[in-house]
Amino acid sequence: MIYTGVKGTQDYHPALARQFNNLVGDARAVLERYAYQEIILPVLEDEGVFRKGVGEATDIVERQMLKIEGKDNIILRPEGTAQTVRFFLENSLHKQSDFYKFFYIGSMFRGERPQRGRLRQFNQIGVEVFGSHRVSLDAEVIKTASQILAQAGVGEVELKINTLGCLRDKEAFSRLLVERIREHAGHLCEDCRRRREKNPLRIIDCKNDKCKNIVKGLNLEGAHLCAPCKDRFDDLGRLIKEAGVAFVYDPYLVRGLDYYTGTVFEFTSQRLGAQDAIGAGGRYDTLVERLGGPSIPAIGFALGIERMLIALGEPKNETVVAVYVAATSPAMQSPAFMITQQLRDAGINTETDHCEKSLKGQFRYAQRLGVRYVVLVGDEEIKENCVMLKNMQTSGQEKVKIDDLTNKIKNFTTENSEKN
RNA sequence: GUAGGCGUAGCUCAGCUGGCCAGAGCCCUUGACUGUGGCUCAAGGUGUCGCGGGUUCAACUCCCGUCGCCUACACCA
Repeated sequence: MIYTGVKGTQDYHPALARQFNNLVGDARAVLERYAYQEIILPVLEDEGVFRKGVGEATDIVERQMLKIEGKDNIILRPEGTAQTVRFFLENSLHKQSDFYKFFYIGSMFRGERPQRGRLRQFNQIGVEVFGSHRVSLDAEVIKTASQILAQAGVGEVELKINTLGCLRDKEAFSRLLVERIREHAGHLCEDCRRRREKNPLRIIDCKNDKCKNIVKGLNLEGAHLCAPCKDRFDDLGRLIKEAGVAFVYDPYLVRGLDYYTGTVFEFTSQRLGAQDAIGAGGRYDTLVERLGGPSIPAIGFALGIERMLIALGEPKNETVVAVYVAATSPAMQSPAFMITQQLRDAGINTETDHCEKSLKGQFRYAQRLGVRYVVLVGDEEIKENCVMLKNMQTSGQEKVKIDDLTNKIKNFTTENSEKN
């Protein structure tokens, strides 16, 4: 029997893996330019970190955490923020410095039904910053995310921002909502009736049209914000604009994880399916405390790598092998192999035949690899310590001394890269 | 957890209301091309028609079940 991959997981064939790595490499470069430091945290984590951190009533915790069989409290991490706080507190980092900017790139796991842009194992580029409540940081963090997306070339994205207000505002807002919606309760969808009990804020971004209209009728926009929070949000809008990032204010943007307070934002792309968020984040000024630490303000975001890849479209088959060494006859296989090694030792990506292919077959393979040059090792030339060097783009070829081959190819490739 | 769609060669798929329908294109290999890829032409190979039952003289085609995938909902990146 032939096994199939586990539901909700994805295999990355060479072209896709290349695209993945390019994307991650570009992101890393941007993040380092913004002075973030990379951390690598385990995929296994104590589920308590998320129960406490993300919130008991959230879907992630209620039914999306994948447990390790026989290990009651060990799960595959569903997200990175709570985990990073765990790392932060476990190492008492707040006692060593008052400010940290971290990023991570890695797999997250959720036991959801897969669909477009949603996998059970997926990868995120995440950022978490600890130790500043300044609004300029909010703006910088949003700019960072925007920069990574732009660098990756995912096309047009829309940035939505909102503020939930400080914790007091958020709670007040939640109460206000519950109160005002009471008389409409009968018209809410089934889910929203449930939300009313457990997580009222989520009613606000229900996709059901009926619920949407009810919420709009409540006139809740901005009503809950205290003066400082309102000013802060206005400042944020100004700063983001100055940073050259376009955005829209979306009063109905609410994030589904309990830890968010204050600024929340979301990048969406039309190139995605129904799961159109390509990245999202916000402030979580109370999370460090929730997880047993001191009160330390923090902000972060996560970008979905697979969603970025969807937005990027079909991966191109880029060529990484520069040279193919072909043998014209069985007798030439041994010299061909030696020349191959010589080129590889000189740092040139080189391939040769391993299947006793005909010369035609070897050329076809070379073509498929997308090589720029074929070195033809033939009986005639080898007698003079020469080989034929063929340029696959121009079809031109010349006889070259084996001793000069490496330099010749190196010169060609640098000439070419200079032109580009 | 829920709803809909789909499962036919390695890939993309065609096969109408059951009976010469087991096929096409791509890919791969070989040859035309005398040591040289791309273009063209020719030849070659692969399928338990997802799996298990049922109806029927006869099922890829109908029915039931099952598994898998996809899309969407809830929710999230």
